[in-house]
Amino acid sequence: MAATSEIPAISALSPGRASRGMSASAAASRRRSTLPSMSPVRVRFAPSPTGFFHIGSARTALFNWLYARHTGGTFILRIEDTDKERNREEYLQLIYQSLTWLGLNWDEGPRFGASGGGDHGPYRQSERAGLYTEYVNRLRDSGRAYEKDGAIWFRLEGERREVFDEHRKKTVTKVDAPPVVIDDRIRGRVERVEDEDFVIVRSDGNPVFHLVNVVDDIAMQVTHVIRGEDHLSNTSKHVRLYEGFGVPPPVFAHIPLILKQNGPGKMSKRDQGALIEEYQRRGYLPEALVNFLCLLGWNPGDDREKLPLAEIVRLFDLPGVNQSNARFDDRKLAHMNQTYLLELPADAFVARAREQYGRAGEAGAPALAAAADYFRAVVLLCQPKLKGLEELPAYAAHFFTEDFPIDAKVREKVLAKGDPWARLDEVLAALPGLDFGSDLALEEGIKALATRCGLGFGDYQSVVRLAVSGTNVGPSLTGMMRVLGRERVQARLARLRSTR
RNA sequence: GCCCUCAUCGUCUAUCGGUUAGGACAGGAGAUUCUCAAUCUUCAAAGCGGGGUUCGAUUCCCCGUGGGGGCGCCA
Repeated sequence: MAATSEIPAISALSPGRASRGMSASAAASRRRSTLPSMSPVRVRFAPSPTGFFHIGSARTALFNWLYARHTGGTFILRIEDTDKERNREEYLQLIYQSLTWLGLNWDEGPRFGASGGGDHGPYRQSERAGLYTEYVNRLRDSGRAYEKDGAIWFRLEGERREVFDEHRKKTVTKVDAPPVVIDDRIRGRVERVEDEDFVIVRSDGNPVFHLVNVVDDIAMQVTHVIRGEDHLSNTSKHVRLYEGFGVPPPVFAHIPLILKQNGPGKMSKRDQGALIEEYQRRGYLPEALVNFLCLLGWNPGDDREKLPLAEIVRLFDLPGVNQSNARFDDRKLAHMNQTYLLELPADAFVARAREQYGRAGEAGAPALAAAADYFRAVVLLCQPKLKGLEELPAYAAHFFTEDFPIDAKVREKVLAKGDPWARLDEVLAALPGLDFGSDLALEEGIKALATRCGLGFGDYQSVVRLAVSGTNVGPSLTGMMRVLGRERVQARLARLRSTR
C-alpha cells in the first residue's frame, strides 16, 4: 500500500516548542495562528467500541474536529476494533450517534448519516488485517521484527543486556538506545527512553494497538496526532515504529486529561456524569456541552466563555491548549446548559421540549397529546424558568391534566396567612370580567380588584397560584392564567374552594 | 519501584518579569417583584515549599512536595 516515498515529511514542518521551560515562549506563540503547511492537515479520532462513549473521548474527538475545521483539514473517524473479546456492536453505534449528536461530523470514516466515506478505507481495523500483515513483513524483511513465544516482537536497535526487574519480578532484556525525542505541539520537547522490545502481533495472530495505530496513521496519511496525555508514554514506541518503517512521524499533540469530579484519578466511564448518552437523555443541549468541553483545557484568550462554535473554530489552535489536567465540574456545565436554554429561539425550544417529552415515556404522554399551540404556549412560558429540559415534564405537569395534586404542605402554609378564602371568592367573582388577552391585562385586572378591596396583588398571588398549579413555585401567575384560559382557571379555583 | 508529565481562588481559567493578580461556576449578603428562577449590585476566596537568576519574580532555572499518566500478547 502506501509506499514510504508517498509520505510527506510532515514533522520537518513542525515548529514545535523551543525548549522545555517554554511557558513564556509558548505564551508568546500560543496566539499565533497555525503556520502554513505544505500538506493539508489530516487528523483522526480513533475510539474502540469496547464501552460507553464518555466525556474524555468526546473532548479528544472535539479537539481533533476543531483543529481540522480550523485548518480546513480532514477529520477522520477510525474504529480501533482489534480487541475481539470486548468489542460490541451497540458501542459502535453509540460512537456514531454520540459524535453525530455533538455535531462532530467526520469527513472520512464509516458511513453514518451525512458523515463518512473517503478513499483511505476501510475505516474499521477489523477489516484491515491484510495491511498489517504487509507492514509486519516489511519489518521482518528489514530485521526489525522477530518471533518469540508465538508472538511477533519489534526489535529495538542497540546493545542488549539481561536485567532483573525488581518491580515486575522477572528478567528482561534491556536495549541501550538513545532517548526518543518527541516534539509535542502542546507539551514541548519530551524525551523518553524506550529500552525493551515489545509485542506487535499477539500469539493468536492479532496485531496490537501500537502497530495498527501507527500503520493506519501512515496509510491514512495522518499529519497530526491529537490524543490524551495518557498516550504520551506510548509515543516513544510509536516513534520507533515510524523509524522502523522509514516514515517521518506526524506532529504529536497530547491534550490534558479530564479528572473526575470527586476523588482521585482521571474520569472513567463509571464516574458520575461521564457518559455522553446520559446528557443526551437528560435533554442537555449539545451545543452547550460542546462549548463547556472546549473550555476544559482551552480558552479564547479573553474573558468570553459562551461563544459560538464558529468563533471557537476560528480561534482554536494547538499551542493554545493547556498543559494541566482539568477537573470536571457538572455545576458549571449545568450553568452553561441553562444559558443556552434561555437563549434558544422559540421554535427551537419548542422542538427540543417535544423531544424531551418524547423521552419522558408515560409522563410525557398527556403533553404530547395536547394541541400543538397549547403545548407551545406552555413550554414557552416555562422556558425562562428552567435550569434544564429535564425538569420540564414535572415542572409543567399541571398544565396537561386537571387531576394534578395539591401540595399539602404548601396548602397549609398558604392558607395560614390572611384570609385566602375571601381572596379566592373575590377572584372567582371577578373572573368573568377579567381580560385574558395578555399577561399585562390580567395583572391590571387583578390589581384593580386588589385596589377595590384595599389590598395588593400579593394578597391574591399565592392562593390563586395554589389553586391553579397545586404548589407555590412556577411560572408567572398571570402567564399561567392566560395559557390555561378562563374556563380552566375558574374550574381550578372552584376546586380548591370546594376543599375548604 | 522506574519513566513521563503538570502545579494561580473550592472548581475552570487570564496574566507575552513590573497588575490593587482579572473573569466564570459554586458560596455569602443585598436590590428587584407575581412565587421560584433569571437579572443587577456586592462580599469572601489563589500564586505549593525552599533555593537561585534579576533592580524586580506568579512568570525564567534547580531541588523538594503534591497531583496526573504510563510501565499488558488492553486500547
